[in-house]
Amino acid sequence: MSAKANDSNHELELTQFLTYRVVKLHHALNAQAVAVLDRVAGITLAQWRIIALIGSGTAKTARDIAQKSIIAPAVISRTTRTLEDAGLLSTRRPSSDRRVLEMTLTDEGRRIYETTLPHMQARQRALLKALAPEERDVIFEMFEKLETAAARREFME
Amino acid sequence: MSAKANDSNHELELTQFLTYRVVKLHHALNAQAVAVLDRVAGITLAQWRIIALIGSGTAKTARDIAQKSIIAPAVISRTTRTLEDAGLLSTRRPSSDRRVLEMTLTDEGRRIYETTLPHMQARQRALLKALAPEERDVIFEMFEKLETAAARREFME
DNA sequence: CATCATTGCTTGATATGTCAATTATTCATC
DNA sequence: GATGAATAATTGACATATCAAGCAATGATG
Repeated sequence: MSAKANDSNHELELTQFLTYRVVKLHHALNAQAVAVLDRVAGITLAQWRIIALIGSGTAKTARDIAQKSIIAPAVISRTTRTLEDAGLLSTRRPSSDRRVLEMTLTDEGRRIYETTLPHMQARQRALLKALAPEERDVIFEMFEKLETAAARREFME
Repeated sequence: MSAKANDSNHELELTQFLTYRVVKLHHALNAQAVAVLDRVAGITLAQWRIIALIGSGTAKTARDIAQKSIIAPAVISRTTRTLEDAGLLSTRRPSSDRRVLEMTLTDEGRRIYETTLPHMQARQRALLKALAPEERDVIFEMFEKLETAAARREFME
């Protein structure tokens, strides 16, 4: 009982904890995206993600969105409904497979996509510009490695 | 109207979007931490964060926790109550300033802290080990730069 | 072609996070 | 030492996310 757990304090130094830093970065990036989207288009981040995927042609159906993004099906379903109600998105069930929800942007939806995209791309460039060229070259690779490592569930052998 | 927005498709390639990758990494890290904590201690991530901050001596009060972490005051308040009800944490209002909520781990709380910490430290080491030494050297610096850049709100000049 | 499993999406219940308003206490100033 | 501002924590209302169950349509199997 004499040894205080504080001995391991340096290891617990929060600023050096990977997860903590990622959470903080995620928060900061989120807040930035939310602010930009609210200012330039009056939409939420979840709404933008769907508009961007459909607008760019990256996704055509709810299924595509679920597969190519990390948006949960429930969120897709509800956000899509909101976008439809707001007149930014129109949907249909193709006769080839009537389970599928096919989406296209309305004119208004496309207008929003096209005015918002440059802002979001400029933001992306600004973020990458904050890094040194060598850092830019490796950052996505690092993320990949960390994600793989995060899939492990055992560390004490 | 002839030019499809797909022209900018390569720029929109999701896997190259910083925010998207950070979100995905955050999710993966979260899921890992949740799984480990559930298995070794039966506690949630929010609970662990508070136990760790108090157990390590990094924080002594709710205020400390709010300042040194990114946990919102409301979450601190409610999680603290839960931990108290579970008998892992005890609180008191110091006579020097009776607004402040001072916390200490109970014996049971400390036991959980001490059995959980090695697992979380091993996890942290395993994560860092997934990176090359040069990468480890720069990753926190990169996070710092990106966070600073994420504080900006204007990009189109 | 009947049956069962699978797929795509939706929904309700629950958990979690966020924001604003509120309370109690302390601090600062006159 | 009374008054108003600031601080620490709490609470309720609301938004958002997650999970499991459900439904409808399709596919696969005998």
